[in-house]
Amino acid sequence: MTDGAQGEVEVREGRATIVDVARRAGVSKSTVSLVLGGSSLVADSTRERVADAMTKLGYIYHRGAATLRGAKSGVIGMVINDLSNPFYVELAIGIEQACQGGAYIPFLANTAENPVRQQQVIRSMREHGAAGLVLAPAIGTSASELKPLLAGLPVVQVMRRLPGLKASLVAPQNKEGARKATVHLIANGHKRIAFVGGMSSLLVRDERLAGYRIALEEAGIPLDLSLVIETTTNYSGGGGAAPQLLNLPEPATAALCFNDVVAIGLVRGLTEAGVSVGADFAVIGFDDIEEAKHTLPALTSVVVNGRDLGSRAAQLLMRHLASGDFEPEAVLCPTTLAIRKSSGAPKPNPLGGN
Amino acid sequence: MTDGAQGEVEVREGRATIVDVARRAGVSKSTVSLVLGGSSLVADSTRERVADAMTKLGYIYHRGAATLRGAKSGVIGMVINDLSNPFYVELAIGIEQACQGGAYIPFLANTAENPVRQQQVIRSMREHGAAGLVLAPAIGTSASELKPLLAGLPVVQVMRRLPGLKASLVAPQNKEGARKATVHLIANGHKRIAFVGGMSSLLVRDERLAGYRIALEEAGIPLDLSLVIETTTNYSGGGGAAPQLLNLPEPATAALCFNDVVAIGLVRGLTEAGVSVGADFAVIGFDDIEEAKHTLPALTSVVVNGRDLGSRAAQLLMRHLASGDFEPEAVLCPTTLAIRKSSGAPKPNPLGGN
DNA sequence: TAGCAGAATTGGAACGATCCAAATCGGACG
DNA sequence: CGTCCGATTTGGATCGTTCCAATTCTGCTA
Repeated sequence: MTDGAQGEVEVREGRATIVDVARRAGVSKSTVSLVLGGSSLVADSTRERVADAMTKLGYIYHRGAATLRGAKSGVIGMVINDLSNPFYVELAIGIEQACQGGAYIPFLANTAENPVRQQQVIRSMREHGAAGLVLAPAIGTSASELKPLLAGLPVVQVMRRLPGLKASLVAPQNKEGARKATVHLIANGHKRIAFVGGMSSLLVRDERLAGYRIALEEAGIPLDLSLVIETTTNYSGGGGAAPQLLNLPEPATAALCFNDVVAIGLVRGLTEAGVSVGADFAVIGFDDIEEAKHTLPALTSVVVNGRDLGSRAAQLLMRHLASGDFEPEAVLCPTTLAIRKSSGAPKPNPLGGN
Repeated sequence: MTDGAQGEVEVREGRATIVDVARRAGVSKSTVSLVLGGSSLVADSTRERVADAMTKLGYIYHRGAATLRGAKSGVIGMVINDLSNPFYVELAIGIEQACQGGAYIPFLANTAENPVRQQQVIRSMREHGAAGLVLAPAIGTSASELKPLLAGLPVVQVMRRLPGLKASLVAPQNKEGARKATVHLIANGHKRIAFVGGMSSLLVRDERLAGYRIALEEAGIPLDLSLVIETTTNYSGGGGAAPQLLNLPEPATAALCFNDVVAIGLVRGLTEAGVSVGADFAVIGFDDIEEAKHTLPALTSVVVNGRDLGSRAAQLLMRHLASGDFEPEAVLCPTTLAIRKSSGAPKPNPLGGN
């Protein structure tokens, strides 16, 4: 009378195991294991009986036990530096999309630009047997602190590169993108062009800044360091830069921003100061996040396409995993310029001096 | 001569195990296990020797093996319906923050409003031994399809409630929030107030819509269904609604939107149609995402505080985990109204009609 | 110096899966 | 009717950890 097994789904004590399923289906655990593996060896009738027992018992596969015997976990980790930046969200979504239908499920962890948390998170992912990592490193990460943690694991870095780390990289052509944007501003008649946002510790900023400098140089415009402003990489960083740009002895008339979030902040700051962006002042962002198309005025931006970048990174990682060849590879994606209202030409100087 | 062990970090074949560490430190695997568990039983000198061996070998804990013996995985899963909506990103960040320093590390998975993917993702998290789940269900999820997957697992739903699922809930007071917002519009003199965005299948929309209706009713304004517009829940949904609102025989002068993203899209649509939002037309959003403060004009919005919500959800889950008591609990968070420029009063009617 | 208590350490025996070699089954064939 | 063969099925042994009971150490006391 203890075992009136005939009801619907019955969840016994704790988790049902492969052995419980086997008992219920009247086969051995080995057979159940074969069914789980989708083997063609088992007879259809048996397979059915086993599948039945599994749903009846609410069986859940125990991957931990499986990895113990060498099975792969089917998980890849996405370790992302800053999810409050929409661009990195796009990136994460791109990674996920590339994993759709594939053999891997991606788990995401946000490090919030905190290297300590990054360590924790990577460690935890390894402990759970992640097969590989897509890593957008936090600011201030050093390759040496990550090396022991990453030993033997295939890793693809996105956006940011850690010098000294032997791992693949997927990144946009930052320098060329910044150059194109600056050229556009110059072509629109601007001479006092600022570069706003980012911290000097960011390699990516160096690259974008380099493109900016090259464009100025090509146009014969001398670099004025008072036009290069470091800020935090968020809305308020951009907002704070507005007065600085306007209060210069010779004020700026245009700005290339480190990214879109900074640019949007700057647009707001300028507008509040009474400057009409797109008419009196040109602003260009970087990344072209979804939001850029919906601001007022719509934001001109260097198109990086985070989804595409993420997707490529995931594909590269899966290629590494499939081939077992972890030899680093670098993919640099070309950028384009999406020209919208925010980068309009400056008003012709009413005094006539060009 | 085979084993010249004296170098730096040496990574032998595959993953180092507890036994390798034990051998290297000259102790038994049991002792290493004790060290891992932070037991006070082992002598300090031994602990040190073991720790040393671990770093030297690049040892990585194998959680799979541990959970096999009943240890908890230390992971909680965040299953989020739509990361391309900044509000849910805020929510996720709030969950993460609550886990900081705690015993759990959160892993995030985005279901992109796809119930099938949601199943996969939840299954995968269970297979990996997630201790609990924070779940923001995808549109179209039915409780019955999730029930067997969730059996025995503590779950906290956020934002959306699945009728019939026995699980805790953390959500904002949608009805009251929408009511307050609508009252504000009415107080500013509006009579033709629209409700824009969301699909009728969303319970949350029903709640917000209910608040809107109550406010109208209280003010004696008859409900006009041509002012209630369903859209996709993204920027373009809001944009598309603009002409519909303006082309009515008796056009709307204000709109409460289902969420901020829709509202921002609507503002853009209205502006492009030549309407001055904040002067000729009032728009209120819902959620108060970071971006709302930085749009032009700044967006009036019902403050939901996603971080707080996420944080509460995580705390509730951890309380469930700590106590072992999974009895469902509902937390409804009050909302406030952040009044900004977008909801200015309508211009007095030049024709003098009230 | 034997005995003893407490501190520190240590051998299994699990846990739930996989996988290999071996066993069983069911016809078909000579 | 005995064999053989392909198709199925099945016992271990094993993976890396935890945990319990048992053992060894180390001083110290009587």
